[in-house]
This record gives sequence, C-alpha cells and structure tokens, in this order.
Amino acid sequence: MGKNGNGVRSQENCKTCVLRQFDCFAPFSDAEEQFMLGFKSGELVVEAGSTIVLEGAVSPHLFTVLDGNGIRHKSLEDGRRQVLGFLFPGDFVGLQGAVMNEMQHTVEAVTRMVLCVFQRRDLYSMYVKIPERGFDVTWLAAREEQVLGDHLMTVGRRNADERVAFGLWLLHQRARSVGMASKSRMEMPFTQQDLADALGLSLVHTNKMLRRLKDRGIVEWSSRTLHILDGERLMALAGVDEEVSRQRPLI
Amino acid sequence: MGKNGNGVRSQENCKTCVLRQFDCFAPFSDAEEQFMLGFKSGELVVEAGSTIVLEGAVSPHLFTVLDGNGIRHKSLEDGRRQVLGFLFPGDFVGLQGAVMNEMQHTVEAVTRMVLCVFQRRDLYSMYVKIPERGFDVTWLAAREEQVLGDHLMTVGRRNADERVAFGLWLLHQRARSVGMASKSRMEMPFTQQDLADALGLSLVHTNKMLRRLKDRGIVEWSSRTLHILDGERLMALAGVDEEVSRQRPLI
DNA sequence: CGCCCACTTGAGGAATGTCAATCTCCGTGG
DNA sequence: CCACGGAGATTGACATTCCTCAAGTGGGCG
Repeated sequence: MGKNGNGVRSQENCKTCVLRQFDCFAPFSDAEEQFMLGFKSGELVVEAGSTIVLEGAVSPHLFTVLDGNGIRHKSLEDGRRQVLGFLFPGDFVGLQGAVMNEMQHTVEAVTRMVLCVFQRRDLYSMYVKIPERGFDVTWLAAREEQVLGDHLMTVGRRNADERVAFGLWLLHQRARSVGMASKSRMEMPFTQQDLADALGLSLVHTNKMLRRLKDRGIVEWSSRTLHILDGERLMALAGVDEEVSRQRPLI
Repeated sequence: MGKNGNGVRSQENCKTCVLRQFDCFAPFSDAEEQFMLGFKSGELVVEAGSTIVLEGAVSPHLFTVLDGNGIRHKSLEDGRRQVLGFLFPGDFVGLQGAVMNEMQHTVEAVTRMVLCVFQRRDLYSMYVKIPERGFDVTWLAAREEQVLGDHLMTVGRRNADERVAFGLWLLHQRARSVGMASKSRMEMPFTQQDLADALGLSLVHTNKMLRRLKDRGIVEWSSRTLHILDGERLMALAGVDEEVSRQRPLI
C-alpha cells in the first residue's frame, strides 16, 4: 500500500477493498469491477479536523469513505451549526457537488480518514457504460433522502431525551454495520457537541439528557466509549424498530 | 383530454405538457420525448385530502405532479406529524419507493391534483436506454437531499420567527417558479397547521409569529392569501439569498 | 507542571408548548 | 332565508422545556 507525498495513495484492487468484508454491501460483478478500477483515481488520507469539501465550493472529486469517521454540516453566518449526518466507511461523499454544481454543506474529518477518490467528470460515463451502477448512485441518493427525513422528524417533533436516544442508536447502528462496534459497546469518535448540533439541542442540555439516560440505565457514554445498557429501552425511546437492513450498494 | 372512470386520464403528448411553458424546467430532446411517451402510463386525478402514497407501502407507481399541491409527511404513533416538504407542479414523487422498496413517508393531496403516472418497473430501463435521463433522476434526488438539508438546518438551528419567515419564503419561491404566485402575492393552499408541522413548531406559536410578521410589515397571510409586504426583510430574516435558480430536469 | 479541550453541573431566564375560549368563514339542511 | 355545525384562525393565561451563563472537573499532551 504505497503512499506518495501529499496523502494520495496508489490504486488498489477493488475486489480486495477493505469494505468488501462487510455483508452490508452488495457484491460486485466482474464488469463492474472493471469499470470501477478505471473510475477510481486514487486514495486520499486526511488527518482529523481537516475539511474534505467546503460548503459553496465546486470540487472535481467524489469520494467513498474507506476508513475513519467524519461529519457533514452547514453553518449560519453567526456560527450556529447543524450537523446533517455522520460519515462511516462505505459512505459516498460529494454527490451533490457532482450533479448540481456546488456542495451545500461542508464535509469534515473527525478522525483520520482514508477516502477512495473519483473524478467528478467520469460520473456521467458511468451512467452510460454501466447503467446498473448509475441506478445504484440514485439508490444511494434516495437512501440519503430517507435518512434525512428521519433526522428531520426527530429534530422537528421529538423532545430532547428522545432525540438523544435516537442519535445514539443511529450512531451505534451505523458503527455496527461496518464492524466498528459490538452489540453493546462502541468506540465514540464524535463529541457531545457534534451530537448536540445534529439534534438541534444545546451542548449543555444534551449532556443533561445523557446523564438522565445513564441514571435510567439505558446507555452510558464516558471516556470516548458508548455502552448500550438496555438496547430495548433505547430503541423504544428513540422510536425505532429493529432494522432489517438489506444490502446497500458500494460505489 | 378524456377522462375515464376512476380518475385516470388518457395519455397526451409530453411536448405540449402544461409544465413545458415554465422556463425553470430544462428542455426535452426528441429522443427523450420518444422514450418518455412510452414511460408515461397515464394520468391520475385525485381530490383534495386523498393519500397518494402511504408510508410503509410499496407502490408500483411513480408520479410527476402536473397540477395542484400536496405535502409529504411522516407521523409518529402518538400523532406528532412532521411535514417533509410541499409539492408543486414539476415535483417527482415516489422515487424512494421505486429504488428502495418502500416509501418512508406519506404523500397527500392538499388541493385537487393531477399527476403524470409512470410504472416503477420501467424506471431501470430508462437508465439503460436514456442514460441522460437516469442522470437527471439522480439530479432530482440530490436536489431533494439539498432541500432537506436546508430544512433540517432551519428546524434544528433557527428560532421561531426565522423559521416562519423561511417557510413562507420557500413556499412563495416555489409557487412563483411555476407561475402560481406573483412577486408579492400568493394563493395559499396550505394551512397554518401544515406550516407548523413543517417547521417543528406548534400551531399556536406559528400563528403568533405570523401575527408578529404582520405587525412588522413583512408578510400578511389572511383568507388563503399570502402577501409579501417586504421581500427584502423577509429574506434577511429567513437567512437566504436571492436564488439564481438554474433549470432543473422534469421527468 | 500547567494548559487546553471536552465534559459536568447548577441557577436563572427566555422561548415555545399546552389549554381553553372565541371568532370568522362557509357550506348545508331545514 | 336563516339556523347550525365544522374547520381553520386567533388570542390570552399559564406551564414546561430548553437555553444561556457561569463555574467548575478531569484527563491528555507539550
């Protein structure tokens, strides 16, 4: 796994991609892999805290997260920040910029991240050469819309403890699907501020709700680790059902 | 314009589609029209209050709104409702159901609506035969994601008067783009409850914010009509810039 | 050792929600 | 023609949630 100067690493085989081990991703055909190899233009490694794409900017790149975590967020002039989503391995980044022209949110690395890099200008040819993959991209966009819909519902209509429960459940769920968490334990890369900004709550109030969840024996979050003490009650409070997560495409 | 029994009307020529008159939609090539004629499977007319697609259901159809208004919303068991968006002519409905398998929100007619109907099973063939249109569908999905992101930002981080200003500005903007409003006046098909549910506010508080906006000479909403009294201040309060709305695809 | 960042906790206040009463249309039936 | 009823809008009083401010604590790292 060679690495050159500015963080862009050399290409690798997509079949052996580290993400392929997880059964949450749909398998690849040979024809697909053939195309994807040409589509992939390199790998990018960024340190924690780096901005990957900036709101309002036009980027020539698209990414798939290979490793690490990030967040997508928007900010108002006065600094109020809304986190739109948390990034995990397998997530596709920058589609908005590729089809519209400009990203309407910022993407930032929370830990060190490794990203698979694509050229925006090649995206359309994918629709022509491998329509199935084009369809997959639409699938991902529709999925993102669904997730944002849930998120909006949570922020708009649930109260603070429900929101926090929802946020923690979501993070745990996502981490588990890519092997970053066990059934009851998760290494937490995000801060309480990140969570608060995702849920439309203040940091202080979020902290108090965490305290309450701990007192109730539902979850405990301390020293960068999240413990799920009572998954059933967490899900009940979050207002979610057990997810029968079918496979999703991986670009 | 023949109409048969249960509200499904006969096909028409897409070039003469009522929506083509608006320059917010990108033009059609002949090849595209050829395909779209085959893709279109009919028209559907529904009365105000009807449900078009139901959360959790699998529908064999996709729609483009030809006339009228609707809302997309989700509800919790206890009745709390979140409006995800307002539907205007040109909007594409049911994509989630077509690519995933199940809609995660309900779509409901607020006025009498006319919809152009497509078969879900034909969608994939569009990607194969007219990749450009497949790309357009992705464009629409990405756009929807962007709009939901703005919406989430508003609900999560703006206070009540900003939210109401944002909601009214958005409705006016959308209505204008399809000729349903003048620069300072709009026929309002939605209720204050709809707006409140979109903004994550109670009906009562939304009403009080409307009162305040009226007292400040910014907007006035009475007897189903919205008057924009001071567009500049409305936009400032809503925290938006003048939209340089480029053309968008019409499916 | 000391600083910085994330987290924690309490106190007080502002924003928003809930409840309840009333009003204004507008359509329907007598 | 008028009485009635229902849906949406409006307003005031009061309750609650959540935010802001302020003052910590605790651990990691230079």
